[in-house]
Amino acid sequence: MAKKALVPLSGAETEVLRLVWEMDRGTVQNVCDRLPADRKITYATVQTLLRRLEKKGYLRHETVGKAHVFAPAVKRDDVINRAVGTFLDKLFGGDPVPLMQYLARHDKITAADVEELKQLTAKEDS
Amino acid sequence: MAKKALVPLSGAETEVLRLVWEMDRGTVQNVCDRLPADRKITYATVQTLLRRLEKKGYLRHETVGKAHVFAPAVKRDDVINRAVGTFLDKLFGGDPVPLMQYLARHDKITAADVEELKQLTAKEDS
DNA sequence: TGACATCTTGTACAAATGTACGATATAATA
DNA sequence: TATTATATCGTACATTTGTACAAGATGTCA
Repeated sequence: MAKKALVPLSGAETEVLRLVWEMDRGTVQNVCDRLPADRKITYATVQTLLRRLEKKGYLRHETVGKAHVFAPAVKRDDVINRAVGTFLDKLFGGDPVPLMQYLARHDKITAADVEELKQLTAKEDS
Repeated sequence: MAKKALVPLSGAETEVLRLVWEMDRGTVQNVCDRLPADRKITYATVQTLLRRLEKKGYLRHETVGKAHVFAPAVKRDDVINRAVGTFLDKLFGGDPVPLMQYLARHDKITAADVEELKQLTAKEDS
């Protein structure tokens, strides 16, 4: 059963999809409410993005009252997989190590974070 | 001197910029030669992308013979900074830790990689 | 039940993106 | 010095993306 190739996500779409994930499900209004304060975008725009996400197959909706409640239609992990993969390819030719190093070098992650990762990788590598 | 806000890079642009970095400098032809075999794109297209990268300020060129030799005009690290930042914002709300965990969990990085990172973060955190 | 608030639907539209052709200029070569 | 191979330049064009308005549908409350 080939996982049906996910159609590409645009930047704005990704933003909105993430907010839906955060809530697990939600209406246009719900998403608007969770937009970062500096993200000036109208209700109508959020709505369009949700519609497009649904058309692209990332979301599905059910109608509750008069509103649409959107929920994920594909596993978040699959989406992230694709997104990270694409990102790594374009910027680092697919090699994740430079990204890690970059994050470390720029204080994006702490020694504590790395310790945690160590546990993870140790488990997986066994 | 405020670092002049880098204009956004598109996906295809990022790809070829990375190839220029790889060679440090190069002509349209050079970039074409380094395209992955499965990346079917014409000389003309690569040329357009290089032109756009120059217009956006990421590259500059000098003419050697009849060809343009393109070279980076901004620090690679700055570009990566912006790119990673944007990526993290859109997909993870700015938090890098989930990305690291993802990479670890999906065998994108090994325990050895993490060990290396440990050195890096240890240095920076002191 | 009627007015009001709130949703969805249909549609729009400029800018960015991906991709590339044709014409012209120029270095190299026979 | 013609011819040829190789570049750039100007331009094009269908899609995708970001952003949003206006009109019509519908739930809610006085």
